[in-house]
Amino acid sequence: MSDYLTRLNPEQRAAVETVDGPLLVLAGAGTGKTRVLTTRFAHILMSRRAFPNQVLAVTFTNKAAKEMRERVASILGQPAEGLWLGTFHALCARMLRRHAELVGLTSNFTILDTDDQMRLLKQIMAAENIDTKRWTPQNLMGAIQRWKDRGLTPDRVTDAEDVDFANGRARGLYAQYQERLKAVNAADFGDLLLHVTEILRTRPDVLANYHRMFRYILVDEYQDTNTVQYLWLRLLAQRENPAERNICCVGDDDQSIYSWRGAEIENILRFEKDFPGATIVRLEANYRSTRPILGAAAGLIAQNNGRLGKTLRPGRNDAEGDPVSVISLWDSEEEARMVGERIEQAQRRRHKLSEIAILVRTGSQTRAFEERLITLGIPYRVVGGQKFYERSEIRDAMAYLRVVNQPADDLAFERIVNQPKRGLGDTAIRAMHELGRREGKPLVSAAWRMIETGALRAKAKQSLHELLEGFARWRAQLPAEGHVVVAATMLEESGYTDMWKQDKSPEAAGRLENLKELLRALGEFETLAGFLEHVALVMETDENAEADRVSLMTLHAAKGLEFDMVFLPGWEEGLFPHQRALDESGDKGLEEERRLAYVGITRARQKAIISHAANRRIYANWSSAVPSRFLDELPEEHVLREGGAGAHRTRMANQPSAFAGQFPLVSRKPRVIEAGAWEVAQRPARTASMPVGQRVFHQKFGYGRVMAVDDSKLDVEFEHAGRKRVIDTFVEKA
DNA sequence: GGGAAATTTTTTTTT
DNA sequence: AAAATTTCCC
Repeated sequence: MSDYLTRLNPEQRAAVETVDGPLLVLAGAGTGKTRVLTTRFAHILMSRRAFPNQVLAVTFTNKAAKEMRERVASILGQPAEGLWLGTFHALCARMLRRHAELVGLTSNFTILDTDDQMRLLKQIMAAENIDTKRWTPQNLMGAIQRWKDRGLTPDRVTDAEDVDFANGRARGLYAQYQERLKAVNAADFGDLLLHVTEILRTRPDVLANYHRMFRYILVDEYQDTNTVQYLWLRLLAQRENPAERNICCVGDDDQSIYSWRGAEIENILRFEKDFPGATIVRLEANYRSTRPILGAAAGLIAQNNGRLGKTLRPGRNDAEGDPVSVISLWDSEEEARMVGERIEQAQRRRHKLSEIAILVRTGSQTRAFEERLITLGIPYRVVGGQKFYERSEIRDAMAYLRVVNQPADDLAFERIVNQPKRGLGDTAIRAMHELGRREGKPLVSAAWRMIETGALRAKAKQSLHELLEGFARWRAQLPAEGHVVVAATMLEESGYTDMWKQDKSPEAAGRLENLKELLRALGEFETLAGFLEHVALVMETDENAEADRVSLMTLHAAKGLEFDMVFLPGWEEGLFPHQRALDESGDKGLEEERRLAYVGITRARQKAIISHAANRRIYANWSSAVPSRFLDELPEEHVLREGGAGAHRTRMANQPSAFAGQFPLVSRKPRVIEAGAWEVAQRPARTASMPVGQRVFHQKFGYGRVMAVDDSKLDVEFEHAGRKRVIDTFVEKA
């Protein structure tokens, strides 16, 4: 028997060996989901059921795609090339380049970044005289994205799916936006899927081609598919002969955390209806975490309704371990200190930093931990965050490259035409647009014409002329010099690097470094077009992943990863579960937040440390924070509640010490933050609103007077701490 | 048109 | 508190 099969448990083997017919694998966290997918992929190839290019394998993230590629290669013992393996978007981009003309594009179409999209929408809205104070471009962008997520081209948006925007004009604006995209030969992210799905459903010949080609389909993280992705998959999988519907979807309804991006948990729940006779395999043996971690996670997720129902059981018999720690702290700074100390402790015990992660709910939380880790000299890496290719200097440089690659890329040209300053402001650019539209030519042509017509001031005219000649020259140099040399020359000659060299701001040096890094990255690609495609779809650089560093990232970014020791800070009402999730999606939102908590806990192999702070700084002000309801939902037998430094802080509260000078701590009713405190702490019961003018007392700020009331939030002028915004349930009448 | 100054917003999660 | 955006003035 093949060696790679013997390393699987019976459930996993069933999932790998059931190659024919539809298969749904419900794989709990840490049950070897990736191993099953990759082994299955390899098994299909090794058993000669299909050639490598006859298997379609879809993932959600580039990280997952990369990992799958590597693991398949390692089982096969050779590089896995020519595979249709990638994210939905990457695969669709590849397909769309083959059939671009069917939706009115050419195969070298540009993939827009979000800046470009916004700029385009703003232009359209301005032309339509829409009040952008009341109806923001962001709102419209969101609506368009949601439509695209559901596979709705403008003509398919029905009244029922319309949104309240600018007196019902959203659909029309959407149609215009799509027209403009076509005119500049561009597709946004959503279009990649939307266009391909549209092609597949209107062109049976094209679809039949793909049916012939893809004999096996593998889908990772199926619970996160949105409607258009679902339609795309269904079109490709629903072959005429039901016996040939070889689609295998792997997912976990308990880890569905992307509904805000249009993911429909329904997709996984109705798999059996879409594919009658589907086999369902459950993977429930967890090989990752200790018994208390699994117990805590299970207790939490059990609070959700409408689950497909899986029970994780420890797959290892040595899975005993420490209980999950729940630590209560005074404020977010103390929380960061606690995490830092524990990491130092672990470091002293020779734990690898790369096996430690801090997982936060929102990106903004990373900062406090970064500062602490820097102070302590602990190396760390922030995963995700502000991405390299989203930095403005990188996007500018990319825009230069895009114009070289495709002169008709209006959006790129517009971005850099006055960057560095060339004396071309709003008026000039608007005139350029006007001219271009009238003649049906790209902006670059319009710019040439404007130089001839003399509609510009001398200075602007000259510098624009230089830029245009520059582009012609750089483009001509491309074949002989290569894209790296041309890119470097271009950034020099256009004055772009000079602009940053002369910039006195502290970030300027870093930006110049980033530009060098960009040139280095560019060198790793054979062609300029290849590089641009990569950046548009991958958006990240994979640098020094091997170094021994603590990982710092959002819970979303952590999905699919695992660490020995995981910190889960900020478990407070409003932050986690996040207020916006509750406000916008109610119970559904709460359940998704709970799944996110479940994802967080199950990332840990050995030790999970959950914490919450009683006070947290929001924007510039301190606010009180109630412990998250999720803390109550953790089963007591798997949890150790610790007071953290709260106890010692309380003892000092009688003497003005820790916060002396900042906030004189008036200890009228010292609140002990320690084990058990969350049981006493009230939820924000809707009773407390205070009248304006009421004198109040607050634990952290002392005495003050209510100046304004906004629902549950009060603006209070404190006697010592100044004006703060606090939640009404955290002050009492004085 | 460009820069400085004043004002407003920011913090949900991402391919 | 910092960043982004708008307004103001030359």
